[in-house]
Amino acid sequence: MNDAMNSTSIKVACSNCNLRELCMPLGLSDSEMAQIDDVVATRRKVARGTNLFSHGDKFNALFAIRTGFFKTRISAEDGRDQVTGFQMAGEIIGLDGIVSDKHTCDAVALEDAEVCVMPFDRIEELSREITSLQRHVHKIMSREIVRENGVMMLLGSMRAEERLAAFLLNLVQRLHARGFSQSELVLRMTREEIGSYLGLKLETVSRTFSKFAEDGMVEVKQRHVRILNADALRLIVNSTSCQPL
Amino acid sequence: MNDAMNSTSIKVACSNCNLRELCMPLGLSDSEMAQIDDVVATRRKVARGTNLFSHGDKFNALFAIRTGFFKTRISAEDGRDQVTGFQMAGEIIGLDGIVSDKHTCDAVALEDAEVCVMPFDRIEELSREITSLQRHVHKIMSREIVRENGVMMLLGSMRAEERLAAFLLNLVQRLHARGFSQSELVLRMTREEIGSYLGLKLETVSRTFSKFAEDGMVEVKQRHVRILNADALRLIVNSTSCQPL
DNA sequence: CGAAAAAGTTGACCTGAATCAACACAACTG
DNA sequence: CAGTTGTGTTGATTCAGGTCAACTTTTTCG
Repeated sequence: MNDAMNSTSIKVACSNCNLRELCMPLGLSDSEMAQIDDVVATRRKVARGTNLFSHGDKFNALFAIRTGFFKTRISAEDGRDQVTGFQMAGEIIGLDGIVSDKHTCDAVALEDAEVCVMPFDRIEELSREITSLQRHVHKIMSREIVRENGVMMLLGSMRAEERLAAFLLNLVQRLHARGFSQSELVLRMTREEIGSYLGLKLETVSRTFSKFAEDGMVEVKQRHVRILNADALRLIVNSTSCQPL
Repeated sequence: MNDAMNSTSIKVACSNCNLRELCMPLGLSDSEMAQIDDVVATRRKVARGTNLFSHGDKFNALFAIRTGFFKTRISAEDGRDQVTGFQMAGEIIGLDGIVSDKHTCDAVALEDAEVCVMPFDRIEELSREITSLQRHVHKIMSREIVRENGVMMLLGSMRAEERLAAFLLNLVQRLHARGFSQSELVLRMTREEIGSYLGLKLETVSRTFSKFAEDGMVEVKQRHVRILNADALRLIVNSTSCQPL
């Protein structure tokens, strides 16, 4: 058996990929589609626990996640690190590398994964010709900026319960957009990783899960989470505590 | 006298702007430069305390700051808001609007300011022709993503002193790149705005300034700050507390 | 399969920053 | 220029979340 999970390269096409509407612009002509198939030249498998790219690596390509689940993280000199996001099928990672031609974070597979490798100069080349692709690339980057704005809000001005509620709602929402349940999810990350993302300690994450379960809002069995009362979670997120009358 | 500070439009050119190397790519030919002059069609004055754009506004253009100082902030439904950044001359704002064609944050002038208005479809058009401009736009967006990653680290895993030290060092570094002093700066924002950005309350910001002053690292007179020991601040940021031996 | 390691939970206690409150000072304004 | 408002400082107290510790459950791997 072949257990070399890394760097396996397979020639593939976007045109018949069921994630196309997540990665790529809509309404392309056949010839444009063919050109784009050409950009997404290869796929690459990434074994659980290994890095798709690491801090300091030369930036060459963006990656579209086909299957699997990633975290991105940055590390300070003193060893502390911060999870900056969790990414799932159809999402694009690697944008951090463009500015300085080197990646500034690590992308770690939280389960065996497969990504489409999109060499960035090919993307730039093609987006000079296909207007909708150009616009699409800009939107993907802008979306990431807006997402991070939201995380800043979360980290800067929410309390532990609000953070975890927002996190859960965001996860199911994204999973639901991919055809999964609106109310049930399997966490692919540890309590510690959730905590790092949310600016909390793992004990606090665990305790907050327990509190939500006690209050009947969720059912938590290890990494299996069932959301029993999404409205209650939403209420926690955007109207915690005392509003005037 | 004319005190209508908003929407004043003046025809101008990048080609003889002293901030060019901050906003624009280097090494353009004369004809490319002329085309870019054409993109940056107008300038707009923004009076202190007013918004360059607001949450919900239609997105049309990016703005290059010529003079003045801005903050960007997002607001939750319940009124809480979060400062997501402070921007100074040579920096570009408005990137948040690309993804959904509407701005998702407010950009507020903290002092009378002037910006160059760069209609985004003109930018896209021209960056299909001028490769270095295309690359430049991508870098600006990537740089913003990386900056926000840093803020996430700050908010997610640093203590109050580390946050304020990092903030001060970042500010002087950017000011220094613009020809100002390496050690002296005037804060254009209130303690509350600093606190919002750093995920702290204004009292904590004030106390931490006082502590830094007591320790002889800075001299603080209102909004005038003089950095007396930058190394000490750096030490606080990236090796706070106990490292082994 | 069974031992060891990793992940998760829960309790007791502590602490850094928030909160509440009083006051000082600067900057506008009529 | 006196009064008001916005901004900043400092002290006393509280509390959310961190820390430390004990323990359970699950996963990994020889």
